[in-house]
Amino acid sequence: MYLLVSRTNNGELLVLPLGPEGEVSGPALRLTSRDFPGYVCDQEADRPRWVWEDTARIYPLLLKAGVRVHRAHDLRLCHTILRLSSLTQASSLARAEPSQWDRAPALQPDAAASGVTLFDLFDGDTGAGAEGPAEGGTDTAAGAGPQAEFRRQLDAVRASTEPGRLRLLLAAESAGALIAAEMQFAGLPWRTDVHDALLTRELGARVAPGIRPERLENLARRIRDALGEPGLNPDSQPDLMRALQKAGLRVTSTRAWELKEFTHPVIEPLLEYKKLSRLLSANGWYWMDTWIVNGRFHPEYIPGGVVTGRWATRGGGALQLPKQVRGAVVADADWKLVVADAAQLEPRILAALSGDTAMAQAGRGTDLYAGIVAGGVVETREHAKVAMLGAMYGATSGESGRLLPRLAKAFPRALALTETAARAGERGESVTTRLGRSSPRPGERWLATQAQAYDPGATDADERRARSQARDWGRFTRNFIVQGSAAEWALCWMAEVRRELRMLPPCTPAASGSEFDQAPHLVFFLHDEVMVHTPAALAATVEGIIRRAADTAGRHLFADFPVDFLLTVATVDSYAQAK
DNA sequence: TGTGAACGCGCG
DNA sequence: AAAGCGCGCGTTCACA
Repeated sequence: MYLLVSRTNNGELLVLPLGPEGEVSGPALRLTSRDFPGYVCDQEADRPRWVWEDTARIYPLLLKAGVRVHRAHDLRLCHTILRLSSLTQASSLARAEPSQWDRAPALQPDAAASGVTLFDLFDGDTGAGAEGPAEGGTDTAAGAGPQAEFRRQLDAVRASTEPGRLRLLLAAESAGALIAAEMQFAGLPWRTDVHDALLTRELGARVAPGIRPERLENLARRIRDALGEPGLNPDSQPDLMRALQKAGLRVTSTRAWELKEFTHPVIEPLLEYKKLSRLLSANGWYWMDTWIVNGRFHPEYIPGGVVTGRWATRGGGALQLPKQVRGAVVADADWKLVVADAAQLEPRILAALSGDTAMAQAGRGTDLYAGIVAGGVVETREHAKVAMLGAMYGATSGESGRLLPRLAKAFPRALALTETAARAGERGESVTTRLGRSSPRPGERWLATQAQAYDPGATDADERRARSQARDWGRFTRNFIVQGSAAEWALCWMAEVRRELRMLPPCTPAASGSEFDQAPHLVFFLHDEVMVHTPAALAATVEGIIRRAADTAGRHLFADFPVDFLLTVATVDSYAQAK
């Protein structure tokens, strides 16, 4: 059922079989790291759920040895969810003093550095079959070891008001951790020759670091000429700002969108310069040399890295790959990229969360924004979009603010949900996603500022500051509930895609090479978008899997509520060809 | 010489 | 066209 894995200080691995309630159900096993992958591979026949402290630290070992697992439970990620969830506030896990499980993980998934000890594994356990020290130790009587923690987590879920949702959330979060490790391992196919050609075309020939490529240098000269400032460094914002002012341009910043408002000979070359210098510094040759290894981009994904449950990444800016360079993401010969994105995901999530059947109806089988226009709510798709974003982000002014009342009239339930979430945040309360992830409470400073506004001696400035800060937090909680629930949908979607892909019959009779060189697999994830690298012959099958997975995810979160989750799917050779 | 804030811009 | 959510990262510059 469950196999609990932890590491010893000397790099060995301990495996403890556990039953449905986390109780010990068999003898413990000690394995060298060399024997571990083979053991895991054997056990996979029974589809156990592997329970371990941190997927990012253990799973890469298995992947290197060519072993993948089906199911896992990531204790660290699940602890974070249960600790904050409003659905488990009465549990001992949530009420305990902060422990090692609340500390941030070390930066690197370093194998030897953070092993738990034999003692950690058995500490606090009184179940049959356990051997090892039974008392003493550095932590509380409740037990700090992974088995004790796992039992607390199971207890917290069982006793919660929504155990089904939480179980789904923890499984999806853990599956996400597996996928993150697998995607980092497999890498995104990247053609450095294509990338280099693209850079050369845009910037000029490659030059040594610290020197401007030809096209950039030409633009810098044109900027200096247009401003009459021969010595100007266009990379220095203060200098640029001063020079623009001197030329009579009353700018308040050097942001591109503000510069666009002005008419002056410097504007055109300056905007071009900004675009190209950004390309050079963010995704230029230096980036390419640093991050592309053997034709693959291997960013480190961080599941749960964003408070809302979205993923973050570390290194290489993987979630910010500009459209400019996506042409370098190219499938291998005889392979394809299947790129799918969930169309208008967040509005659809909002419709389902709030049970707003009218809004769900607007998106039935069609672009949701187009559906809103068709329903006569607003005149154009752009208006529909800007109004929806305003509702979910908390816009108060501008075009978005003006359109909001019409949206509220057409979709009262959806808008009421976002308003309720915003009011809760303004009061300093937390809000909770569909599956049970709760927003953090505001910090000490926030509370102090609010308290100050209620002080009899409070000034107008105190009150203004408190009100403004309260609204800020309200916009955060307003968005949290939608963004967080959308992240849950996306995790379920991706987990389902992974599961189905693994059920495909192998295309070659095992043995030679890695699974990732032979079978379709996920290579990229971007909040509401997934990419699968697949042998060309299987591309149509993969498309079907991705589409079915979206429906499955929708049912997992919202059961029978009639909301569509439409996808845009493209089978392409290059990422640039997708949408 | 190292550190961090401010700025700006890429993505959803 | 530029308000309103969540991020990561590169550059410059002030300050320790």
